[in-house]
Amino acid sequence: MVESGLAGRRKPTSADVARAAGVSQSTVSYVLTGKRPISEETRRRVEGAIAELGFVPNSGARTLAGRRSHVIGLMIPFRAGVEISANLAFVGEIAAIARKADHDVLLVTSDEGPAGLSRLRDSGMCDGLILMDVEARDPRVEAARGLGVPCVVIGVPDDRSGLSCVDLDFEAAGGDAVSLLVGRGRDVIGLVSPGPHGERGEMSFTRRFVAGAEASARDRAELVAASADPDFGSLARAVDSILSARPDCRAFAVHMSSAVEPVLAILRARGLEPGVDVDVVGVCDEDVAARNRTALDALVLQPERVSAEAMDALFCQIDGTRAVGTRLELVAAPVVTRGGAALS
Amino acid sequence: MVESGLAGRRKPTSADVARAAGVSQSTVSYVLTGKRPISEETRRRVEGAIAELGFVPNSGARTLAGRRSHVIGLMIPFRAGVEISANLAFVGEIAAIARKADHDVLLVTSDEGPAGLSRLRDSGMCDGLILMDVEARDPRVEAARGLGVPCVVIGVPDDRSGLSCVDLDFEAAGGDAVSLLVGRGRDVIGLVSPGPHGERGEMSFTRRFVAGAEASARDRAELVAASADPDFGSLARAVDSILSARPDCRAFAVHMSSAVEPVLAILRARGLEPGVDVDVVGVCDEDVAARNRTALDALVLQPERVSAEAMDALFCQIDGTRAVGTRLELVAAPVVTRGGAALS
DNA sequence: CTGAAAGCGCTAACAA
DNA sequence: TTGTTAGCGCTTTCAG
Repeated sequence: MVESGLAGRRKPTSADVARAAGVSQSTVSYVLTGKRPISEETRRRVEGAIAELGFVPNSGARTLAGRRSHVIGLMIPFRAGVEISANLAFVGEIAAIARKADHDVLLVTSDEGPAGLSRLRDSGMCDGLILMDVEARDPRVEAARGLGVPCVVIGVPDDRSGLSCVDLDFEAAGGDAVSLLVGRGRDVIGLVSPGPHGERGEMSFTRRFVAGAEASARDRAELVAASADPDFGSLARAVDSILSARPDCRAFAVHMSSAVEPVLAILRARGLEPGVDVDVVGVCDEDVAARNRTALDALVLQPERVSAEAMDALFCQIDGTRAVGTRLELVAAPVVTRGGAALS
Repeated sequence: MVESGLAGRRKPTSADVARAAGVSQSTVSYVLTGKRPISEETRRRVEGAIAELGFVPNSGARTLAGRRSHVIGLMIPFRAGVEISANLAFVGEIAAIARKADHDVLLVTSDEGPAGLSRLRDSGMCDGLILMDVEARDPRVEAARGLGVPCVVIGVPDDRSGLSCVDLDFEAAGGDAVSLLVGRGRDVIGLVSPGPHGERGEMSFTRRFVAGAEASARDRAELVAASADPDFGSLARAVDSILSARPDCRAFAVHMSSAVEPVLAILRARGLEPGVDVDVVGVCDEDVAARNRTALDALVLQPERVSAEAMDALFCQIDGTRAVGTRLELVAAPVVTRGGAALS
């Protein structure tokens, strides 16, 4: 650890470590990788020398010789409209998990498109890829299929064949939201969800949420749906359109973290106190749920769990534990009711 | 480009390209790097072969031999409370700029701390570092100083010595906000800004915004400040505390993109129509400013410009165009008034 | 203007 | 349990 003696010292290499420890250079490598048994005594000496010299293996050399970069490529659409900020939670967790497994994360924007994916593959920069925020019909998905490299997709594209997909289970969430409101005695339910965003096909998660809600509502409740952008004006219009279609609507399911608090405010402004006059269930992250506990039931989104599943699936592919193949993993959103207790 | 013939083909190397083009392997390298003159004829042949074979240089080898990774390390605090989502705009732009300069971006979380910085340096994974979202007193800053590697910080720490810092000019924004409201005939101004977030010292940008506002208000207006978290309840309390301190307050400066629309809604709920009864100036991003043009004056934050400045500074350090040294670059937020015209 | 050849610092056979 | 050695695919002198 100590930066000893002489000035202008170059970075120590594994050869320096070997010399200091009085072993061969390959032994140093084996101590590092653990790919063959090392005597306790030798290991101690090597590890001592490593600490002594502050040795950090050179990543380029490791990659070149080992044909493994220990890097995960993460492709994110920065342009996309709604809920990009929701992506941050995924990203942070992915980075954390990667580090725990001695990997790093390389960031690429979706602007690079399919070509970006091939570039990453061919340059040998990444051992595997995660595509975030994949929509119903996504050009990146075409490229990902048969890219011939470990790859996991976050989101549910229409055609998942040959792909490993992970996402939050919005369909179940839609069902749970309706059940919760029906359970509170409501039979007219307003649905506020993110508007379709054009370019990349309808937002798959909106469609799934609505489908789940509809299936669950059948025979039990009437659904009035409206979609909105996450700004106040758009949300107000959505709420108003629901209330004008069914003025007796006293139950709302709001699908979008950033929309929940505005909708609560909008309802109050219409003279409807959430938790008293109207029942509101938010499909949102923990923070939003927590600070509105008295007004809100919630289906708590846990993006960290999605990240964990995705990384797990990816690592399985990388070290061949599991073959690549069509695969779908959906992470449920636990129900938290106004009392604060989890129901599910 | 075409994946020709034989099955099980390994990735083409520069040697394959050389063979196909009938030149030496070093010539291929020189065509790629442009580090020495190449005859038109030779260049054509080599580039043809590259396209033909779909050759992509192996990044590990390039890094090892060239002692340049062509990767920029980006350290982000994912835990941080407020306005993390604001970071996304910076990140997307950084990634885009990096690509244009044939670089990639490696993501690390601030959880790795100072040790993470040394790791990146010693592993040779990055040619330079950008630390995002740096606060007044930030442990990463200590480590960054004298890391001996090109490094740029986004944010303004208390002690900037030896550091290259870039940020939005919140101090000027505070001043401009006050001037704008004074110009609209107001002399009591409510300031709503992000609350201090404890751990890492007061949020430097809040302090700077308030300082700028105070300097600008001197003799011209009275300031009533309140800080808030970005949720509706906290913002409502902040607005109410201002209104109860000065019930005649009819001017508000709101510093935080995610707070602007809630504050507009809160004011309306208090019977004060923004743009009519009260003047509101938001320090916010373009989207928020645009969709509230009729109710709001705005100081439009341009994180992309900060990213551009930061990358520029970093590349200067990397290729030695500019020495490392204390340096501060502040990016102004242009004024957009209700008419839609930029004043600044 | 171009080629030949020596590494960059590691991993992983192969050999003991 | 350890050492020896041959590369990994580039960049970059040094020669021509």
